[in-house]
Amino acid sequence: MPNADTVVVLDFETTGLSPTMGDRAIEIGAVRIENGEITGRFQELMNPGQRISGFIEDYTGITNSMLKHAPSCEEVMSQFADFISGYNLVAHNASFDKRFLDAELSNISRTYSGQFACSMLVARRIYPHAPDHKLGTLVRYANIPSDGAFHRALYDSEMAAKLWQAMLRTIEKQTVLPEIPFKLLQKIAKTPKNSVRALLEHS
DNA sequence: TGCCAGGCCCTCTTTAGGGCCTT
Repeated sequence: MPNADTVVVLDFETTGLSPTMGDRAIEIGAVRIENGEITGRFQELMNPGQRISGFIEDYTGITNSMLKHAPSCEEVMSQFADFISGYNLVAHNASFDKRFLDAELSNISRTYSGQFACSMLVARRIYPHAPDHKLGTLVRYANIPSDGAFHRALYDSEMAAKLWQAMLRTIEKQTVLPEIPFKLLQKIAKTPKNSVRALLEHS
């Protein structure tokens, strides 16, 4: 059985910001972290059945010609549903990725059992003095080595995973807990900024 | 780099508005 505190850190590239406005996923990237080690990776382009805008081509480097012969969203998301089965999930600004995960899995009548935690909400509390809380800024702020090639799904999920692990190490120094439970991370994300220290001291 | 949406957060708030973050 998977450990409840094993997580899959995931990132979608999409045609836009809102599945309710007709936007679709075009790439999914994810890494599985078990006992602090990356033990699995997933990356696939997928054909959304619509042309992507010039803005998205420029933003991601993913072109219409790259997607032309990619497998369908349905095929890729079916494999991805298997990859995340039984694991809790992490994403940077998780509400965005959760909307696309829910929409794409709903299209193929699949579900998932894991819960989401958001690395951006945790970072706002653990790194309150960062210049901002964009993924790229936080990676630099936490001194995580990076070649700067953001906005591809696997790369961003790897960077978010390293940020997640860096925040876990920071939190560990502020508690007496030998390991930081996933539920505590979810709780940190929902705790008012000025109450986080007290929460950790009493955990 | 922007627009589109939505959830969270802050404040000159709660009968609200606007910034952040994701593509």
